[in-house]
Amino acid sequence: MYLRGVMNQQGQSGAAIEETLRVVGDRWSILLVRAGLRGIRRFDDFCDDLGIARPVLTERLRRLVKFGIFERVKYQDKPVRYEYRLTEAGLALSPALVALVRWSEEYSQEATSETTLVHAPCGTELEQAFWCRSCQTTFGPHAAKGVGVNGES
Amino acid sequence: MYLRGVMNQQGQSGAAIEETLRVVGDRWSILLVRAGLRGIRRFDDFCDDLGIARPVLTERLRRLVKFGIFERVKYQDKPVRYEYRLTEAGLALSPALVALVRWSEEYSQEATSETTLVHAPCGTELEQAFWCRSCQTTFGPHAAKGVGVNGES
DNA sequence: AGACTGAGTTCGAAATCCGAACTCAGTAGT
DNA sequence: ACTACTGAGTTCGGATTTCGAACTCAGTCT
Repeated sequence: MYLRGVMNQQGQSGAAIEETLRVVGDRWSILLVRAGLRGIRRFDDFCDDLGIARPVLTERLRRLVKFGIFERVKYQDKPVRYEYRLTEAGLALSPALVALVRWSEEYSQEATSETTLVHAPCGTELEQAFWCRSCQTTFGPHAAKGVGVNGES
Repeated sequence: MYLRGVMNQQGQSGAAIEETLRVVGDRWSILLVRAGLRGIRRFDDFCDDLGIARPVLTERLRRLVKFGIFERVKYQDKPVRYEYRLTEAGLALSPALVALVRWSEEYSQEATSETTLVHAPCGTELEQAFWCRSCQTTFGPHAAKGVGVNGES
């Protein structure tokens, strides 16, 4: 398994991820997505939950909406109120989020060694992996180390 | 498949990922890791490759070293020179990086639809997935949507 | 001697971040 | 009809970060 087509900026590839990190690459955005996955939708709830400053929250949500990660939905009329919901694209960030959470739990100082992802039917802790559709094999996460071999965590 | 044990700050869990994002959650750190995976090691090369400002690069590398993601290694003596290499922990960030790259290629405006990860033996583009060791099944990335079912991308 | 290399540092200007207090429309209680 | 409260923001000034451009410093090359 190897990385391909990921070059620097004069090679002009990697533009996509650079743009992405300009949107999502800050202290709060990923945390907002995580909160969204936990079911948080309202301005004040994001605020209380993350301890983010209000003006920053305003700006961040606006940006995430603009990039299609959240959508701003009116949920009541009389006093007009909006809430923020993850879009399809926002949900699709969950693998990245999960990868980060797992990394955090393994390598961060403040790791609490909690299990984060569980396979509902059997209750087993899940591994994150790569999967080759053709070969029907699963690979462990040592992506860039060289070759990945069959079914190793 | 479901998320468990990921709570807010008064619930005092999630501290690990908050710390992690305080280290890695900025516009550059992930890009530095990506550069590291591509084999870049020297200060000036990081600089040219990413177009990052030198003072920021200095500070960022110092922080990443402090958190064990890069290590600063002397590679020559006469004029003493150091380079930066990814540690084990740094390499372990690759799943997160890959998840972000894939997301970028699918959802970012500037997506170039290049293939990024390839299975060396057969040349097939790889999927990112979850894997249950007990059940020996692979899941698609709709982590938070509810239940993941067998072998779906 | 003079130019070059690599890994930084120093500088001042510009953009971001922060908490605390304020706004504004509507609702609920008395 | 007065008061308090709710939810989604905005305004403010001060502190922190970010930036590009230019500089440093040890050693090497020609």
